[in-house]
Amino acid sequence: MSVTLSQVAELAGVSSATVSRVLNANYPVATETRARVLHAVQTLNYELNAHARALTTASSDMVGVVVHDVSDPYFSEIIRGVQQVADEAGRLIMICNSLRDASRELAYVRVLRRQRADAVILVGGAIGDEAYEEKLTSHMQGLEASNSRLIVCGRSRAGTASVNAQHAAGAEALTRRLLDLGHRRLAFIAGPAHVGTSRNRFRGFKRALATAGITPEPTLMAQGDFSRDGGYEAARRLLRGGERFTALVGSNDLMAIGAMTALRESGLEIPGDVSVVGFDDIPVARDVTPALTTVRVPMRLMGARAMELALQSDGRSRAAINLRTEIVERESMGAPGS
Amino acid sequence: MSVTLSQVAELAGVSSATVSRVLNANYPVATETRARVLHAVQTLNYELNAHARALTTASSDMVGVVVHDVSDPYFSEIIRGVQQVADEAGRLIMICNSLRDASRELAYVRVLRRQRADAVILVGGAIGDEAYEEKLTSHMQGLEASNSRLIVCGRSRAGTASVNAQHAAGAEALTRRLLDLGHRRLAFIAGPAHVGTSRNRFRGFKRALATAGITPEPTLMAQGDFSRDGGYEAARRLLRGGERFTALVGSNDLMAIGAMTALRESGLEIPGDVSVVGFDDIPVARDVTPALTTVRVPMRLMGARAMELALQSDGRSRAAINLRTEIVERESMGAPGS
DNA sequence: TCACCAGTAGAAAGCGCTTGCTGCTTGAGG
DNA sequence: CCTCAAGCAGCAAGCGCTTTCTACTGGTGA
Repeated sequence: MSVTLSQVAELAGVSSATVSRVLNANYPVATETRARVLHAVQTLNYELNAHARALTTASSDMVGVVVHDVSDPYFSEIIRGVQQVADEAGRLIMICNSLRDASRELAYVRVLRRQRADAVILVGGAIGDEAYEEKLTSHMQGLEASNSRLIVCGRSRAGTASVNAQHAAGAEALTRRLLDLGHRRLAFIAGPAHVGTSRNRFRGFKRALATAGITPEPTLMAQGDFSRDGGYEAARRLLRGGERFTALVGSNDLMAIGAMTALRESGLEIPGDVSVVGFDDIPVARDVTPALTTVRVPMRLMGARAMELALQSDGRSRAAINLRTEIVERESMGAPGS
Repeated sequence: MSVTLSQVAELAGVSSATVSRVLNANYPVATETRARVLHAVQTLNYELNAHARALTTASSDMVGVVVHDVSDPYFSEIIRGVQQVADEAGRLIMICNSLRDASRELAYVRVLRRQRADAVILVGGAIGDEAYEEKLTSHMQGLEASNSRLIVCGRSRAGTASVNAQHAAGAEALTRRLLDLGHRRLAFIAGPAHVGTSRNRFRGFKRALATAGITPEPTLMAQGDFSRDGGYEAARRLLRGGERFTALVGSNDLMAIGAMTALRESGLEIPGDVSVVGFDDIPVARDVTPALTTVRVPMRLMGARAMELALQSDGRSRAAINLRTEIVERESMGAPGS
């Protein structure tokens, strides 16, 4: 159906080897011959077949990136970083959404193995149990056996090259900051329980409370799905619960922003009645009113670093890069009752 | 380097044809044989080579999606729609960022042709001149010659299957609404001049003014790059210009939101001093304060429709779907001086 | 004038799969 | 007991490229 190399060769009156050489520019071809070939390529509107090419060269110039959800700014920012480095290196990236489903994620990894991706980058917290981790290990070995590799980004994993940020430490520092301001009744909106990032941030929160000698109250804990609407609903549940709190910690910015809207709808002032803080520092965090205090995760940088690891041809490096997070104080946080 | 079919075959003591049949489950294979094969597959951690497969079957189960920028919510929402339909149909999607650069977009289309994508969906306004359109036409013909196809989404194009929204009409209706409220001095923040969507929205704005007998003043026009920061800077330029205006129309929500922050920093009240409206209705439009009045573009639906067109195997359909937009009134808009 | 080399082009052997066709076993029916 | 069909498995021919090796040409230096 498609035009093939040999059709081009025939039209140009040369062998297919010559056409291949013109197209790849890796072998001397006489100027006049080259011109004739290029003309034939034009005439037939020919385009190389990447599959046939990959079959002989055993490489695809493609890196697979599996994220939880491209429409979540956390991930789209990471993707930006990945892509920038990929572009510079002339690599294509193939982006897949797992929607936080472990089996879908594994399915995508399989497909990427089949496509002989030069590397696979798994972005976002781990989302499965031990069986899932085992399968991942098997895929990793399979990738490495074909001279490819697996990188994780936004999570850490034993024996796997990784780029991560300090989720627990960041949450702990931010919570401590709230405690220092005098807050004692802190609400928390956790992310999905099966997501590693979510658990780590919660851990940091609890650690700060423990250090301050405060026992986290179950009635002040809610859970969302890391989406804006999830945060909104979680906040409404907290409010309906009737418990008072002077600060609310969202385990990501998206949920914190949804929660702010819910609080405002209940007539609460931010930060006067309730301080609200988030996590990630997605771009829009500056634009909500009051601007959101949060923990900055260097998302683009994480993506860039992950891609750099993916491109390392030396192969077997198991670098575990851990990037610092940093508190960004904006107007949504204040002393209680201020 | 990788494990191959015949290695599996050898280990299982069968021919490679049999292994292929077990893996594709499209031909009767004795239960006992199948078990032996599957066991060998497990043992060797074998994964099919998609390239070799694509070479014989001449299809890739993959659809390419080229967007301007995944980190722009407009695009990531469209992608969500695309992916949902793709998932249901068992297709993989490969997402590429053109970053609004015509030559990069064309380069990605080429790569997708090489990969023998089942279809290529070009998302976002056109971003090039006639030479660009010509090249696109050539690619479209090339795709169709290989039984694939080109779909555009978020723009319209002669002779090409498309899914679009009413950019000009939406902008016109929204502007008319502002005029009806009594606004007479309207500022406008345009998007990049080389982006079709941007021009269309501007056209709608000017049409509404013209109908009301108002001449658009150049000093009230600014331009940004469709990003939040671009909107912020554009608004600052307008304010520095010293011209007064009671309403500001952003040609997308992201810029309108950036502009709101700039206005607020100048001590202006929204909508008291200035009404602000945007375009798209990205999810966060509800969460800024005041919530942003905007024109809702059915982004997910657009993506879904585009993918449906992509999957139509009958091929040569040139459907031009045009989806309605709708004004969503929120708190950022009011009568002047209210 | 001749041997040689630089510069080009072609022949052909795969790369790892799929699949049409052939062919071997069996068990059932005659 | 033979025939025949059903059920399985294997052979081998590609799919469209890349690349090694071979081969031809004309100029060059001896």
